Amino acid sequence: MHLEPRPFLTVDVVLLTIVSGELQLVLHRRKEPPFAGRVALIGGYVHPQEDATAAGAAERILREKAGIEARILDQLATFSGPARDPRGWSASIAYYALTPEISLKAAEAASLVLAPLAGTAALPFDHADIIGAARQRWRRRAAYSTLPAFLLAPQFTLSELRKVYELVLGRTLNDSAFRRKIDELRLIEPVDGAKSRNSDRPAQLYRLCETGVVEFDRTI
Amino acid sequence: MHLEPRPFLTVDVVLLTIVSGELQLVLHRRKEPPFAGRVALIGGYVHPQEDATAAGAAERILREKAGIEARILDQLATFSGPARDPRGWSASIAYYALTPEISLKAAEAASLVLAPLAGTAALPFDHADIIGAARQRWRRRAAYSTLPAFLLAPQFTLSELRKVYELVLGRTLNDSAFRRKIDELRLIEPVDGAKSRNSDRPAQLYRLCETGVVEFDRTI
DNA sequence: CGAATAGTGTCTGTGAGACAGTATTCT
DNA sequence: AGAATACTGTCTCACAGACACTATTCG
Repeated sequence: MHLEPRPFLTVDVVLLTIVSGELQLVLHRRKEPPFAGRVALIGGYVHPQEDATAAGAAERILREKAGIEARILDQLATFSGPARDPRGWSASIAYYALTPEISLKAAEAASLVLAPLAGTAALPFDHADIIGAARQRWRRRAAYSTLPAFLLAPQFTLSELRKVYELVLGRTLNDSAFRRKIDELRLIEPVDGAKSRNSDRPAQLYRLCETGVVEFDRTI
Repeated sequence: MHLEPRPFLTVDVVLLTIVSGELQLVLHRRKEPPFAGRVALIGGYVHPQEDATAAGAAERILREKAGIEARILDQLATFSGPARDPRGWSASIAYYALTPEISLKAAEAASLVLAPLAGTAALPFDHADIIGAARQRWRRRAAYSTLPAFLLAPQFTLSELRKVYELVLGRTLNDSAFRRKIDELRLIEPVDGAKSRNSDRPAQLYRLCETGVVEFDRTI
């Protein structure tokens, strides 16, 4: 019954970060065929001997190929079929990952390439589809969870938090309503005595109450 | 580089239906090892020669093992690892599927077994985890989409629709608020001249405006 | 007739947008 | 001083729950 060749199994990571106030995808330039030299999602084979799960493989590959430990790594969906990879029938388990701003020179050293999330660059495999799915999932989930906060450093001001939500949701939010909702949802707590001095006037720093993503019922 | 054995790839389907007013999982009794004779999710190998995608494999397996064409078949998540299946390192792409009430005798003929979704029967593999994930996803998505309607026949009354939402959400809904919201969202349209006579008083029959699932912003 | 379900109208509380207005610090 | 950002208070509208009320059909 199992004479047919098994499909091969990979993982691909849609890694997002913020660079100079814009949502950016972190891609990398492939070193090996197929599509050597092309820019693509960070991805690779699942190694059964080495990886405890597919998520473990994604973590390993992020570390090996980008030198990054993402703050969030969640499964998105699995893409499969005979045509998506020239090597044959394959399945790729796609993840999305979030990391706070990374240094540009570290990125270049690791052959990483930044691209605006909104852009539709020509990518190999079905990576454009994967990114499209990530964008959709990401936008919807961002509206009712603390996901966007993981694009910030662990301590942040309310303005920074609002701006990252605005960026992700693609619309402006009412400042006072935002403060009110965040307050009522009890998602964040002030860091005693810590003030940010990055803007005109010092602002209270906050941190998330929970270390993981929290989903809530209302929308932000 | 590829001397390691490839993981093997399966699909598993969490098939839901309604039987006598209760949400029921449709499981089946396995005929082959591992776990022959045990009740488990409907699932099987992806056949690269035969299946265009993993979703196609899930459709085929639903047809072959349950004789069912589901009205909804959506990907849930992929479960992987060395221990979830005694045959070795595996990945299973899990789907959830919805079908309106099925006849009990057809179910028995196909070795199908019904089990309440809420129950926690001892299942082989990691099928309990998969069902848990399905229940969670399903509940959340049901609150802001037309998903529950696909547990009904194509034509249904407003009461039936409300009751299926109540079943899925696990709480009662206010009848008048429900009518108002459904009306404003323009999700369904009346079927001219069609009246259901299943209850004390004839009721207007409706159908979905869209053939697929529609997601909306507000919650039901 | 009485029970049961279908369907409508209205009151009310709450959440969220809009926006004015105050406070604090920087240049 | 003036600009810019942080933060607060209030008004108002819209949505959702509650509930009363009418309508229609069945036993």
